[in-house]
Formats: sequence, structure tokens, C-alpha cells
Amino acid sequence: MKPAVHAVDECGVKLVDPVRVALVGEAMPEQGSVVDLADVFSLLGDPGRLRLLMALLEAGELCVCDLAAVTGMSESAVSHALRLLRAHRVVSVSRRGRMAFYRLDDGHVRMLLDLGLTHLGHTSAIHPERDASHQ
Amino acid sequence: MKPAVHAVDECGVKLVDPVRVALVGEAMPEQGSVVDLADVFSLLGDPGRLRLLMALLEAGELCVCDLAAVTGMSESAVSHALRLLRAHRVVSVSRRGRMAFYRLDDGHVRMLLDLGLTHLGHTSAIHPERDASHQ
DNA sequence: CTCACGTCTGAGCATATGTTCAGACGTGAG
DNA sequence: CTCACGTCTGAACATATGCTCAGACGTGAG
Repeated sequence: MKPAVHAVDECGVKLVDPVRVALVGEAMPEQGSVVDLADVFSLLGDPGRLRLLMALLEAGELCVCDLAAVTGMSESAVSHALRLLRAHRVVSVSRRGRMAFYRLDDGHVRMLLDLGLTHLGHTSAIHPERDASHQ
Repeated sequence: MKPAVHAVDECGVKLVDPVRVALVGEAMPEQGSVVDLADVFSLLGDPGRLRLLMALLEAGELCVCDLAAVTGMSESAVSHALRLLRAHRVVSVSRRGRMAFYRLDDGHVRMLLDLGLTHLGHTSAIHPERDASHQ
């Protein structure tokens, strides 16, 4: 059905299944899109930021110092993290007086977080030994 | 309804809304779980790995050299990335002869990838200026 | 057996990332 | 106005990350 060994494409690169490679290559999203998506995942890939986002998911809206208290991070670290999230439109600010209240502002990210929490539930069901205690 | 200014909790930390902070703190997943979830997101946060996984999502199964061709990475880089994904049980190998064929091996990750692709679609619909050309 | 091939691996390097520290900024209280 | 407070910022540092390079390993062809 297909060549047992390898073939060589126009550019001289060795391939095992050139047909499938070509098809998959066509179906792949453009470079820029992949990088953008990777950026989003990367944003969720830091424990500190992830805790910030889960706190906002739970609370709806929190100020910087309360976020610091909930996540156990320094207020400076929280501010840096929130700046990143703000730049990617993942969170939004509303300032009242001298305080800044943050909230989740991206439906897709909210879905990713929900799916992630589901994953957590399944994982702790599969690995009960990790289910020590709260915090 | 709530104190206009701040309060101080038992540990001497300044808080604006101690009640909400306590509630959210209770609802937060345990530290270890958050770190594990962050690890998963982090794994998807690299453009190279993300392209590898999307290629596998599309093709079902591919060998290392074909993965290198599809993603434009070196075979060494692909092998290093696959080792990481393998260690986290995101992909699985089946060796035939001297070739190694990889496939997606985590349902949750597959869902995250699907959701991500949806996000991509919406993003390019919202930001048409990014919709240059294929690849 | 001997060799070529596909894959894997460790070392080394350049870069990216997250934190702390010190201080600036804007706001509201006195 | 002056000061304290909550927040933001840049610099500096330590660490983590991903790549390349060179070579090792196991397998199958001759």
C-alpha cells in the first residue's frame, strides 16, 4: 500500500510516508496561529498565574492585595503576572479609587480553565494518593 | 455591605475583603494539583511541541522523521520534545523495526487541543488581518 | 559480519522566564 | 498641602528552557 522504506521529496528531505506528510502539512494551521495558541497555553503554564486565574474564576473579581493573599505570592509578583495577562486580554481591570479590581475577560481561557479543572478532578480520582488535604 | 477600607487577618496580612479571600482560599485546588495542571499547559505552551501534537492529532500516527518534516524541526529537536511528551504520558510510542511511531495518548490533552483549535478559528475570524495565507 | 539508517541521548550554549528589590506614580485621608 | 496607601514599574539576578552538535545505540540490509 505504501513504500516499505523511505522516499525523498523535492527538497531532498527523507520521508517515510510522503503522502501523509503532505496532507498533514496542508491541514496544519499557519505558523502565526500556532504561536498565538502556544502563547495562550504558555500563559496558563505557570503555577502562579494559574492560581491567579483560578482565584478569579472562583471569586469573579478581586483586588491585587487579595489576589496576593489567596495565591501566596508577593504583591509585586502578582502585579507583574497581571500585567502579562492584561497584555494578552486574559484579564481586565476596573479601578476604583486607588484599588485595582481584576476579572477574567476571555471566554476561551475560561473554558480552558474549566477543562483543566475537570482534568484535575479525574487525575485526583485516578491518583488518590495525591488527595492529601486542602492547600 | 462590606468595610470600605481594609482589614487585617490573623497573620497580620492586609486584606480588602477577608471573607471572600477565605472562601476562595478554601475553594482553591491543592498546591500540587495546580502545579500538575500548570505542567500540562506548559507542555502545550511551546510552538514546536504544539505543532507536533497537532500533527499527531491530524495524522493519528507518525514516525520521528516525518514529524520533523511536518513541523520543520530538526530530528534531534523532535526527539527531545517527544521524550518530554512521553514522560508526561501525552504521547505513546510503538516501535516497528528501527522506526518509532508516535500517537496522542491522553484524552484530556486531546480535548485541550481541540478547544485550542476552536479558539484559533474564532481568533482568525475576529482578527482577519492575521489571516494572511497558508503556512 | 559489516555497514547504513532511524532514533535516542548528554553536554553545552543562548535565550526566555519568574522573582525580588527598590523606588515611582496616582489617589484619598487628615 | 502632606502623607500613607495600593499599585505599578524597571533593573538585576537565578533558574529553566529549547536548540544544536556530536556521538551512541539497536535494527535490518547486503
